[in-house]
Amino acid sequence: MLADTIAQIIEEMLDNAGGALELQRNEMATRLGCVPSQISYVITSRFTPEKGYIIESRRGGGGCIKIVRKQMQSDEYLMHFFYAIGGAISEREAFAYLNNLLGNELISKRSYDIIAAAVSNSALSDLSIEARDIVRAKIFKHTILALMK
Amino acid sequence: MLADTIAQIIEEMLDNAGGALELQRNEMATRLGCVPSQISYVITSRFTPEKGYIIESRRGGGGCIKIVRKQMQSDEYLMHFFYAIGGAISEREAFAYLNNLLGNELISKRSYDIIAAAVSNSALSDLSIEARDIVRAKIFKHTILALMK
DNA sequence: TTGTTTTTGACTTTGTTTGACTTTGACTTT
DNA sequence: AAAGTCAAAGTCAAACAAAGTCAAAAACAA
Repeated sequence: MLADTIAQIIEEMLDNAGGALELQRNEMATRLGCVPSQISYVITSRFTPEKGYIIESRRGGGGCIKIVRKQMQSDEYLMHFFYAIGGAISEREAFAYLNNLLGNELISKRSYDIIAAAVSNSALSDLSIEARDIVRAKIFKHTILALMK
Repeated sequence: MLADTIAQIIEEMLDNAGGALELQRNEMATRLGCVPSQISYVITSRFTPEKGYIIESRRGGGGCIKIVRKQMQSDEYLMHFFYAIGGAISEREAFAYLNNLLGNELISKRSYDIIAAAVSNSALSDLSIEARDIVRAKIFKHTILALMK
């Protein structure tokens, strides 16, 4: 399957590049003889933050897509939280997790304050209660991945 | 890419000049082998007030462009951002602000990473495009307040 | 079958480069 | 002083170069 092949190629490129690389979508697409959006598809379906990748990109002339692999060996505790969060989380639970992280000295007070602010009900007050917990979970997960950077 | 190269050259010139400099557009353009309006483009796209630069210029014979890197007191600066964010903000704008904060050493790379993760489109992908910018603004503001704690 | 994943391509948005034309200011000439 | 000249910088839009989005169609898995 094309998508898997491309994913594999990107993995190899990441290996050779030591875990971080910049690629040009159009260039790669012509090289592999596929349509450019196929590259986008592979990246959004296989190289997600959930799977430990960080993606950045730039459009326009000289644009590119940057892929960074986060290897998690020393971050198992954080990964544990990451998975524990699930698809939705209440403010109370989130704060409990945060306190745990702080208590175990896995994050600084400053990081704690920032994340607490970002996932607070107050910051998410424009959303309905149910939406809040879902968005909160996603934000929380993303910040935890950022901690592992 | 030309624009990035020129921006980098100007940054270096600013470093060497201690944060403020005057350059001649035409002179610089011929020196770098580009069209003069390219210099204008770089300045208007990269050295914006939002990113912490002040631009002045004089036309006519002996005219020039003056670029100044400005720095403020941290809380004042943070408050400035706080108000500048408004009720909605795009991911691109938010990252521009963050880069400014990082560039001026008002936040650490770690804080940067956390906030960037929290306000990224990726973290807010469950929301509609319009909702995203609104929620992002609120989260961003809350994290900025946390920074001032 | 039915639901999910993959493939494709048309269309959109963002960013860059270039050049023609305009405006402004300093200096020179009348 | 007024007018003219020339050397800047400013403006703007067209052409070009990416990446993003979305939905239809195809392929696949249960």
